[in-house]
Amino acid sequence: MTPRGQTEHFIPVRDYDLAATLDSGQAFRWERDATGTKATPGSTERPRSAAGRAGFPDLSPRGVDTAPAHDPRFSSWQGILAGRWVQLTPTRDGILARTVVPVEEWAWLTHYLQTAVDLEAVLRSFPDDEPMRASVAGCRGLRLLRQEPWECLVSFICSSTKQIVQIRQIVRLLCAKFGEPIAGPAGHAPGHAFPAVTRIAVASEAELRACKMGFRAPYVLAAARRVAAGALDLERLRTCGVDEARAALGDLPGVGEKIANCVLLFAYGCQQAFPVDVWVQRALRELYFPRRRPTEQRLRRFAATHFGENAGYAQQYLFHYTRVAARSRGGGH
DNA sequence: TACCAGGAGAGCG
DNA sequence: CGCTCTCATGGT
Repeated sequence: MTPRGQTEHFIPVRDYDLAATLDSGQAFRWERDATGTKATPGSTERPRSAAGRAGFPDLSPRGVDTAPAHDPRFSSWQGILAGRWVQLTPTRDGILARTVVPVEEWAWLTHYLQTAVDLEAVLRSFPDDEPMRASVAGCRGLRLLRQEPWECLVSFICSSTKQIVQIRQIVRLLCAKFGEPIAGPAGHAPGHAFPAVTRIAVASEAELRACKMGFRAPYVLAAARRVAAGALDLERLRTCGVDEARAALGDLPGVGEKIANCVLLFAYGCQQAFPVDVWVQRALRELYFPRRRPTEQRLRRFAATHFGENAGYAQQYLFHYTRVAARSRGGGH
């Protein structure tokens, strides 16, 4: 007889900033829990099951809550992963996961969150210079996720010349229109899985444009058709070697060097992939070449040799650090 | 209003 | 290689 499965699972992990990780522009589907549900840092014990406003049990025992009110680091997140509705709540010693449907094994989640990665070892591999020291100090606990290649590919095809809020909107519309419905918590509207390749492959360009992705629609359609037809095997790219995977991704219309690197890094775990977007470019210029005017290619050459075996991780720290700094300085973003 | 957004592709010299 | 233009759409 198999175990019944649980709707709760505690993942022990230190130095994991869930908010920074889920909201740093690598994945676009996570929503901060609107209830303001907070875990009690310093307690990992199971809370009683008073119903939270999102339909999940409320994690914060009222009156014993030591977390600063509305501290974004302690808020819960919900999303849909591997066809399951899941809520994640940070605690002092790890991450508490809750699902709606009982689950027997949780590798799908721990693999996605990459909680087994030795973050200290990654940080030690960074170059010992002032920009990296500042970025690491400013982004304690920032991690890289390991996403599904198809979702990652489509998301980043839609990312070109779009702000993160807009990418999120495009992906949300895409899922609502083409994704399989997923049961949510009681009293909550059902969510949607990320659309299957086969579903997008039979969509029309006009339907995709209705998701506000504009000129990216034919790119998404071409990717879906190529994968559905078997001309591109996203699973095989997991094991075929970086250069071949990079070439296969770059062969898709709408996928250049930057987006290919995003998919290599965020989905295939190629830690040396180093996506250079406008933010990273800005960071490299300001932090490493303050009063010169290096060309973009010069910057990419520098990046390729300077950041070491975990260059992709370093890139995410630079990206998040400069983005947060810009956000606190000049209003928006 | 003008400018910009986690770019890419095509045309041109 | 480097430059420029276009693509679609929303936010500041």
